[in-house]
Parts: sequence; C-alpha cells; structure tokens
Amino acid sequence: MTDSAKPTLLVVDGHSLAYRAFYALPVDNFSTRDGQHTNGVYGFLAMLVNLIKAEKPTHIAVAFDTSRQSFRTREYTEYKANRSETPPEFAGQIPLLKECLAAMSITVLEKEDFEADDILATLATAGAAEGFDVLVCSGDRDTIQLVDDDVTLLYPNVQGVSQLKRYDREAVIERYKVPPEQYPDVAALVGETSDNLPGVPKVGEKTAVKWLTQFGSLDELLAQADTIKGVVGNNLREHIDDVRRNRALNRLLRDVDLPVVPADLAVRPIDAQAVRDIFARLEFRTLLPRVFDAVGVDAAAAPMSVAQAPAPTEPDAATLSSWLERADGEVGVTVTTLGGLPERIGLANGEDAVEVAWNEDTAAVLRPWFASAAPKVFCDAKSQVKALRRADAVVDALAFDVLIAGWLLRPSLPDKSLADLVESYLDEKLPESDPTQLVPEEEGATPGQLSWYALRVGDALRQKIPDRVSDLLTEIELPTLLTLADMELAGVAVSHQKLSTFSAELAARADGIAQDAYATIGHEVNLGSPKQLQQVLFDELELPKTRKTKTGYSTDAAVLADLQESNPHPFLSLLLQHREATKLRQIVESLDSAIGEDGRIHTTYVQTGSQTGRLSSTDPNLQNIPIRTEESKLIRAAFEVGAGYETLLTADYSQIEMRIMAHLSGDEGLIEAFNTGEDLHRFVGARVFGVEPAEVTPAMRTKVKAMSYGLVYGLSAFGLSKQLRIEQSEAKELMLEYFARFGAVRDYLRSSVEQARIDGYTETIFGRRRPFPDLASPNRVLRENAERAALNAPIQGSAADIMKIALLNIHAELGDAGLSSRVLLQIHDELVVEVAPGEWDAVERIVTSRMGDAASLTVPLDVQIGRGADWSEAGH
DNA sequence: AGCTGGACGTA
DNA sequence: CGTACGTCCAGCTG
Repeated sequence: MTDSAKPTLLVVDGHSLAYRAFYALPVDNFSTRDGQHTNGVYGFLAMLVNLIKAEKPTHIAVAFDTSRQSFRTREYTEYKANRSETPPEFAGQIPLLKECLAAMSITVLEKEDFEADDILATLATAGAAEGFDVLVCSGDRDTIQLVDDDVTLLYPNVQGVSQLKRYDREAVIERYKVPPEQYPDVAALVGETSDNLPGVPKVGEKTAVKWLTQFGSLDELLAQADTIKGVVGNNLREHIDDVRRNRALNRLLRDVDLPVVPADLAVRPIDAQAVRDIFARLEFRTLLPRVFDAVGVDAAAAPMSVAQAPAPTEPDAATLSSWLERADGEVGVTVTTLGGLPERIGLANGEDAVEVAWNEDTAAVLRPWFASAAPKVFCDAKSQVKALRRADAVVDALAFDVLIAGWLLRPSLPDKSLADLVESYLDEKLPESDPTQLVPEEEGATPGQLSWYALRVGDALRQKIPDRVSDLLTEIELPTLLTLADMELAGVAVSHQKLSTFSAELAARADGIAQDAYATIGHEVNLGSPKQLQQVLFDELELPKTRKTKTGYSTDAAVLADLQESNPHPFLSLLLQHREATKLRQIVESLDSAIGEDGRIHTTYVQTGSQTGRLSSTDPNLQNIPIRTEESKLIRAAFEVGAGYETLLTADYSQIEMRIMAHLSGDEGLIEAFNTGEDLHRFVGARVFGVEPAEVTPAMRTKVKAMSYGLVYGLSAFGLSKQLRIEQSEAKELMLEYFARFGAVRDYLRSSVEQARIDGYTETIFGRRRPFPDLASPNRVLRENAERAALNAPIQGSAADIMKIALLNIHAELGDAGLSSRVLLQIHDELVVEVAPGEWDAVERIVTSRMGDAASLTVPLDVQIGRGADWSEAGH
C-alpha cells in the first residue's frame, strides 16, 4: 500500500518490457499496412497505460540501453555474449516507442556504457532517499536487489506484460526465501544463463539459499568454502572466481551520473496532437482513448487532426459532365435532401470535390451517370437512393456503403454516422458546425467534402474487411439495400376506416375496464404506472411480493397470471384485460397516424439495426404487428391490397432456424425429420417420448416444440420448466431425452460456442461475423449471456442471410420478368407481396422457388404461401 | 426536452 | 436462469 501523501516515482526498463511484449503478442495482428511491426510498441504502451491508470505515478521515466556494449562487457567480454541477434521485426520498434513516449511527454533516459537497469537503480535509490514511493518496472531479475521498504518491483510474468507481479520486501522473501539485498548472492551462486554468467554446477536456488542462511553472507560462505563437503563443495571451490565475478557484474550501479534527478520527472501534460499523429502512423486505434483516459485528457476536447478536405467547386452542368467523365475510379456521393427530394449533390474522387444543386440542368447530367457503371461510394445510401428515385434517378453500380461496411465489421455499432466512422477509422474529426451556436465558429462539412470523407473511410474499411465479409457486402447487403429502398417507397396500403373504427372501440372498452377495476379497489389509479400498481397490489391488497426488478416488484403479465392463480382478485384480471386493450389501442392508433397521403404506410428498414444480420423496422415498426389473438386479426385485416393490384401474397419459411440447426449440426435424426415431410414437432415428439408419431399428444407436442425453439436460444432446464410450468426435474428429463435422440445437436451447440471462444467471433453460413469479447470475461453473468448469444448468432444470422438472398433474388426476378407485382414487407421469415392482376401464378412460382433455393442446405427450405385481399386473409 | 426502466408486440 | 428487435408510458433529470 503506498502512502498517498508521498509522491510516486515510476521507472521502467523500456527495452526489456518492449521485448517481452514483442514475444507475447502475435506479430501478424500488429503490423501497419506498410509492413512495420508494432507489437512491441503496442504491448509496452498498453502496459504503461494500465500502470499509469492503476498506480497514478506523479513522476515517470523510461530507461533504455544504448547498445549491447557496457562497462560490464568490458570487464567480462563474455557478458551477454550468448544473446541471439535481435530479431529484425523488433529492431525498428524501439525508436517508434521512443517517439510515442516523447509525444506523451515521458522522459526517456539512456547513458552510454551503462545498462537501463543501472539507471533504474540510480533513480530508485535517489527517489527513495528523497521521499518517493518508487515503482521499478523491469523484466530483469537483477532489479530484485532494488526492493526495499520504499521500492517495489513490478515484474512481468511468463504470459507477457499484461500482468505484472508486485514484489515488495515480503513478496521477495516469500518467493526467493531471501531478502532482496541478498538475492544477488543467490544469483551469483546459481548463475544467470541469459546473461551468459555460469554459476556453480549442481547448485540451484535451494542450495544457494541454504548456504546463505547457514553462513549469513556470501563473503562468509566463500571464506569457509573449505568446510562444505561433497561434489557441490568441490564445485563451489572450483568456481569461486566465477561466483565473485557474477556478484560483481550483477550489482547494479546506484550512482550513475544522470542529467536529471527524480524531481525533474514530474508527469507533464501529453501532447495530444503528437500522440494522435504517431498513433495514426502506427495504426493504433483503440489505444488512443485509453491513453487519454489514463492521463485524464478529455478526448473530445483534445484537438484531432482535421485533414484538409478539398474545397468543392460548383461547376455548371457542362463542367460537371466533363468532371464526371474524367473521374475514373470510385466516386464518393452525398445527396442532401429536402422534403424527400434531392437538394444538393456532392461528389468526390481522390483529389477534388464538386457539388451542385439538383435542378433540371444538373439532373440531366447526373441521371445517366447515376445509372451508369461508374462505381459509387455512399454513406447510408438508402435514404439518398430513395430521394433520387423520387426524382426519377436510378442508382446503379453501388460499390460501397461505409455505414454498412462499418456495421459488418462491428455490428455492435456505435458508428451511426459518417462522423463516427471518420473518428473510428481515420482518427480524424469531421468538421461539424455546432447546432447550438447561432453563428457557428466552425463550418460544417459540405456535401462535396462529406463525399471525400466517405471515400477515404471506404478505403480504410476495405483494408480491415476480411474477404468473405467483403463478398457479403457486395453480394448480399448492397443489393438488399436497393431492394429495401423500393419496398419502402412502395409502402403498404392500410385502411384508415378499419383502424379508426377499431381504435374507438378499443378506447371505449379500455375505459370501461378501467372503471370496473377502480370499483374493485375503491379508488382511481393510473393503470399504466407500474409504480402506482405496486402500491395497490402489494400495499393495499397485500398480495405476495413477486419477482424483483431494479426499482421494485414486477407487475408484468406472467406475474399477474401467477398471482391470479394463488390469490384471486378481480382487480388482477381487469388489469390484464386493460393492458391488452390499451396495448392494442396504442398499436392501432400509431399505425393509423402513420398512414400517408397515398393511403399507405412507408416503414423504414434499418439495415444496420441488429447484431445478427436481421433487419429492423421503424417509424412505424411493421415487424411486430400483433398476430396471436383474435383481436389482432382485425389489425392485420387493415393491411390491404392497394389500388391497381389484385391480391396480397404472403410467403414464409417454416421452421427455418430449426432447419439451419439441422444443417449446421448434421444431426441425422433432425435431418430425417425434415426429409420425411412429417410434422417436425410430431416427429421429434415421437422420438423423444418413444411413441409412434400418431400417438404424440398435443401436450407432448407443446413440450417438444418449446424445447426445440428454446435450444436455439440457449434455454436452460430452469427456463424450460418455467415456460412449460412443469417441474424442473421434468424439464431436465425432457432435455436429456431430447439430446439422447438428437446428440449431434448438443455437440454442435457446444462446439460452436467453443470455436467462438477461440476465434473471438461467430460466423454464419455466409461468413457474417459477430464478435463476442465477453466469452472470455471472468464475470459469470457477462460470460453466460455471451454464450447464449453466441449460440444463437450463427443460427439467427444464417436465417437472416438466407432471407436477404431470397428477397433480393425475388426483387430482381420480378423486375427482369417485367412484372409489376412487388415485395412490400419483410418480417424476418415472411415476405408480403402485392400481386398485380393476372400475375399470381408467375409471382407464386418465383417467390416459392427463389425462397426455396436461396441456400442449399442438407435439408429442404420449405415455403408456405398464403393468398388474400388483406394481410389477415393472406396469412395462415 | 431527454433519458431510463418496465412492459409487451413480433420473429 | 431464452435470442433478436422497437415503441409506448411513467417518472425522473435538466
């Protein structure tokens, strides 16, 4: 424990720790694009940052050896002569490390003819005398001798430099059985192979310690060497000069003449700009915030280099045309919009940028260019593609979308905008005007400059994206993006008439239920407030306390149903009915208000909205329209076929996740289940319960179905028992029976999590990756959550991949066939298609076959088709 | 006005 | 102690 009143001096042996880091970290993962290895620098700095954060030193210095030559090699030419050549991969890293330290305003010391450890010894000695707590960080065992009441040694363990062991006086005695000042005596007797200092043969630490304890000191031992019997005694006498030499050489010098004293080493503010620059050169991204954090620099406030974005010119239509002709290679594109239509267009190639207003003249030049094969790079293309399409411009050759690429690389997000990506991948700050300032100090980037940034971010991302993920982007995500743009533009026809009628009915019903509920407890209460409900249920009605939540006790539907069973009270069922009615009313009303002038709802699909590869839907969310209850049919019935079209077609994959599970696990039983055409849950139930398929009862089928679906989510026996309301022992028995029949499923699930632990990420059938750092977490909750998510990710993600492939193939084929029917909605495993008059047969064939052949698995992909004038009729 | 937690809709 | 989402409301903060 350090005395907080005393200043802390940290002195580090730069060379030895960087060298350790070099061997601890894989070179391949730490190299710049131009081939400079950086693992030693990175490992050293990561360690130093951790040290600074943990120990909060007030004074710091890092010492280096100047060369292999020192006064020791002059005294004993064989000293360290056995050291192999410094690996060339390491050689260049020391100067880079020194540059980093300089940027961090950390003093670097080295002195001709002395080793770094002598500098450490001198500073430690002086520091202790001047009232510092001293921390010595070195990978050389000779520094053990420096430990005393004021000096602590931090020594790297075998794994590398991420874990440092603290050696204070007690720790040295515990580990080496001698006090620190006597350790060099032990070392002198034993010898140090790494320094090419042979010791006494057959004498190891044990013997050395025994002798020293017996004789009290090395001098006394050597003086009485004659008294020691046996072979070791002879050896000692024969090697007594070696021991004396070793002891002389391993004594660290504590009085090296240095240009600084400890007080000069006070921590100084880092040069944030210089740190950014050198880190950018070394392509360190994650280290930067850690450094800023450790030294208490506000990263946002620290200046970040703003690369000189070219000032865009504003050409006339003719000049624009020739600019586009000259621009070979990728062109960055930014379309700003006003009221859903293009307003300004910014274009950039590698060198310069142009921007123009969207008007008749420029549009005449831009339309053919957008439709051409010239490769285009966007950031978040979908909304821009839609705006262009509204202005009769079609985008082809969409080569890259930096937002989607960033998401593929890190689906857990935070990169929601170009500004985020510029920071993450270029370590630069996108010029942004402060919206809170009336007269902004800084101009925001113009569309042309945004395009220039997008292009550069695209280059940076390309370096990072694995080939398979790059294929995923090109083959699946970008075509999907264009398909989604069309679906959003089309929208889905919804009947305001039906919704408003239903909404009024639900409102009246909810009010009635509320009144009845108030009557049962004798007063009004806000039924929508969990807090007020807790008051009523647990204080007034004195019902038993339920599951705990962060802020109190749960009042959710499952809990209320349990309560109703154990402590029936009319308030409980009325509350549940009220919840149901108000929830439906909310949904109906929000849908109603989302109907546009064209009588259709246009949702927005967020392509980067999930961590698994699924889409999400917002404003409004059309992927969670109720379906389970009778009432919800009325909502779905409001989704109708639009004017000019004949009918709606729904198509959904049946049990796609279980089929993927069968494919990935290769389980013969499960594969057979899908190939026989028997009802899946009946087939599985027959196996699990050992009966004929015809004898599987509805109860058996329910259990097996819950089990099968639960598997995909990493369900436990506890969870299964809870859901099925059966004993945990029965749930456990069920799981055992299941795995006895479908063992390969269990093997697959286990091995896929193990593989993810090794790789650090999961992968879908099509190569989509999702990182799982928490699989290595020592925190059990975090780790087990990660395990379940990792179990699910390849399955859910593969299903998402397959649906995307089906969707874009259907979209393309409908277009190619010249049909006017169009896909409107995607609900994860279901598509809703609006079918034009006379096109049913063709559309049904296309949808069925493209969904069926989207992937070739060991089991068939079964597709169910529904037909009707509205979504309720068309569903099944 | 903006955020969090609880609740609940979907696959 | 079952994955993946989005939205609503209440109740808190500024």
